[in-house]
Parts: sequence; structure tokens; C-alpha cells
Amino acid sequence: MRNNGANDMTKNERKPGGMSEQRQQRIRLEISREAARLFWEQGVAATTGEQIAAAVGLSVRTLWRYFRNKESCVEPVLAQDGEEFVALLRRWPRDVSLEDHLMEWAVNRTKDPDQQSFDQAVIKMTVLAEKEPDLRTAWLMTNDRIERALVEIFADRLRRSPDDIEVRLHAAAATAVVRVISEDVSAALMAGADPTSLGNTLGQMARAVHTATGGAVGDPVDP
Amino acid sequence: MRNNGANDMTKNERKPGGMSEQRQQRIRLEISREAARLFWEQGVAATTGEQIAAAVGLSVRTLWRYFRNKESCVEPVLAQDGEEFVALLRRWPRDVSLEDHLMEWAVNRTKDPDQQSFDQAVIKMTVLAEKEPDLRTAWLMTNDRIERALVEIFADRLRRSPDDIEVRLHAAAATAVVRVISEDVSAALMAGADPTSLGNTLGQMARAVHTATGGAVGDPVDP
DNA sequence: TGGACAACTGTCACTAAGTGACAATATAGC
DNA sequence: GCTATATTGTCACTTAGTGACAGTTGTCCA
Repeated sequence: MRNNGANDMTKNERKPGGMSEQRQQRIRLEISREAARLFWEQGVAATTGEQIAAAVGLSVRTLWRYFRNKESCVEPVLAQDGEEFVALLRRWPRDVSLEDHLMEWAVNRTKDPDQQSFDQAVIKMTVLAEKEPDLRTAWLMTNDRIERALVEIFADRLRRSPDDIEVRLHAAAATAVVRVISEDVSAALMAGADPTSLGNTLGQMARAVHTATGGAVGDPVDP
Repeated sequence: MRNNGANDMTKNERKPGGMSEQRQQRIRLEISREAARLFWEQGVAATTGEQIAAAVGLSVRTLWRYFRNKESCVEPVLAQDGEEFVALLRRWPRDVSLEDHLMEWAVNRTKDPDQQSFDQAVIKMTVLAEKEPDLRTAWLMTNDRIERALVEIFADRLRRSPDDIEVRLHAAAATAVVRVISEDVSAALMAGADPTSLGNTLGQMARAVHTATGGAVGDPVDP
């Protein structure tokens, strides 16, 4: 999904003095990467904001302008896979099943070499978030955001209101099972599992979503 | 569920100088109550640890010995309903459906007068947690703990391993839908809804759990 | 190309969160 | 009451995080 940032120059809403959205995001990602590395190497508590700022070459004050607090520094890394997943669901055609859509994407995607090392960071943080309480909160918050996104997506697909309790229930259940599978896969990969067996992970997610929504989400729907 | 603290004096492991488990819990709850009140009245950011400590008559240092950080001060309040729910599920007979078990409990329970005002605090915090990010993390963390408890309970009921991915999926989905319904009900009550219509909330939860687990959890099972 | 203007960044001073150490105190068991 | 031990308070300290203000950088437009 690294291929989607492609020249979407439709939003030229840059004000004088403001920097491009992309640049802001790149800095956030850069910070997040360094924070993840430090958290992994020394633990969260032992890592200071000063260290993170120094690692990326910013003043501490600026660091806190990009992130509300220390834990949220890793959110861009933690949210990576989730946002990829959400973006994928946004492009989900109505006449295609979830499993087919995910599988079709899986075979077509190309693995950017630079992306590889980044994926490592994602996996490390996901695993670390199982034990470190501060990272756990960040992980749960990113999943909370995913859930809100899924509410919109599901509401659209089911032609129901985002306020509909059924829709919100489906989104919550779907997000929960996707999260658990992500945790499970990350733990397996960290333990040295063969990444090729990961190919079926998306199929597992699709089936889990279908089950967790009582069959309401996953099948093709009327156009 | 106030009636379960009943004389479980089996754990007489009190060491000289140590205080009883109950006393510790009472203090934690007392702190939580005051924190919730202050958070509601002035907002989370505007409330200092010093204020909370003063309100309950403790030194600030002692406050931080009871709670790791400011947000977690409200966890006992936020966890109230959830722990009640978990305790209820622990007593869930194998030959009874979830809906029947919850409904039977609903009619038999007595509303402690002191409990009323406490419920108000629970509702307030649940609603406040929808907007205030710091409380949101606390709310998600309590639900994370509930999920872990449900893993054990479901594993036991399904006679499967707590490590079984299916079991964890069911627990995650179930916790998620129960959380959403709780949020929904709290918001409705806060908006002035009639509490009598709340009687069916447990039925709704039971059905939602049944659906979110693909029918795996909710029906009676073999003894 | 060269301002003009607004956003971005750094420095400084500050408040509040949270912790370690140690002495004082309270409590359970005898 | 006596004793051992957990609990609490006080003090000093580090770090998280913010507000204000000045300097810098990047964008838009002439």
C-alpha cells in the first residue's frame, strides 16, 4: 500500500508559511521510527523525550508539538498496518466478497525494500505493546480510531446510518478480531515463524470479520 | 452484585502490619470516586494529583502509590460494571443460556441505595471517556482486562485452551460489543432516558455476544 | 526574483506528574 | 502492651508537558 500516496495533488490548500501535509507526516513518521527503536532498545520508561528529540534532530519543545505525549510517539508506527487495512476497505467494491478483495490485493502488492525494515518496527512495537502498559494504551487507541473508521465504512456498505447501533456493533467486533489476529501474527513472526504462511492471514481476517458480524459484513452486497 | 463480598475468609494470609485486601480496595474506590467527581466538575487536565489527594485526605505521595498515574485513578469506577459482568459470567451455569442467566440475575438483584449515586459516577465517567482522550485510554484498558478475563471464562466453557485463537477471537468480539452497548446505554441515561427501558439491555448484550461469536457463545453447552 | 505573510522552530521559564530514600507511624498477631 | 512489618508522610529530585515570545523558514503572489 505504499503505492497509494501517488500524486494526489488535489488538496492544494497550503497556506503561506504552512508546510505540505506530506512533509508533516514524514516528520511524524521519522519521530515515530526513532521512538520505536529507542523503546525497543531501552524500554519505554528509560527513554526520555530528550533522547527521542535528539535522535531525530529536533528540539524537545518541537517534539511535544508533534505528539501530545511520549507513548503516542509510536502511534504512527502502530497505526501503519491498521491504516493500510482501512484504506483497503475503503476501496472494497460492493460486488466482491471481503475475502476475495483482500486476497486479490495480497497477490498484487509489491514489497518495497525500504518497507521491510519498517515492518520490523511495526511488529516489534505490536509485540512490545502486549506487555508494556504505556504502549498498550497507544495500541488500543489506534484500534479505537480504526473502529471509528470502520463504522463509516460499514454504514456506507450496509446503507445504514453510522449512528445505528447494529453498525457500531459490527465495527467494534470486526476491529477486535482483526486486532487479535494482528497481535497473534506479530507474535508468531517475532518468534521466527515463516512469513510465507502469513499469506493466509488476510483470509483468516476476512473469515473472522464475517463471523464476528454475524455474516452481515463480508459477502457481496447489492450495488 | 454487592452481595458477593460475603465472608470469603479463606485467605487469611495477612502479615503483621499489613492491612486487609478489603481495606485497600475501599481506599482505591474512595480515591476513584473523588477523582471521578473532580474530573467531571473541572475536566481531567485541570485536576491535579494534589487536589485528588486532598479530597480523600492522603498525601500526594501515597496517591501515586495507589495509582500509577492520574488517568488510572478512575479505573475502579470505570471497571465497576465490567467486573460485575465478569463475575456474573463466572457463575454462568453450563446448562443455561446467556440470555436466561443475565435476565434471571436482573430480576433478582436489589438496588442498594448507596449504589445509586455510585452508578451515576460510572455513567458520567463512561460518557466523559468518549471525548477526553486520557479517560478513553483508561476505559479501553479496563475493557482490555475484561477481555482477558473472558478468554479464561470462554475457554473453560468451550473446553478449549485459553491460547486457542478462536477462543481469543470470541472473547475480543464479545468484549467489544458489550463495551459499545455500555457506551450507548450510558449516553442514553445521561441524556435523560428512562432507566426502566434499561431492563432489556442485558438481553441485548446476550444476543450481541451470541452474534459476535458466531453462535459459539451464548447457548447452553454439555455439562 | 523579491518581498509579505503565516506557519514552523528554538529558547526560556514554568507547572505538574511521578519516583527513590528514609524516617515516622499505624496495625496485625502474639 | 510488645514486636515485626506494612503503610504513610516528608523531602529532594527527574522528567513530562505547556505558554510566551523571538527568530527562522517556507509559500504565495506580484
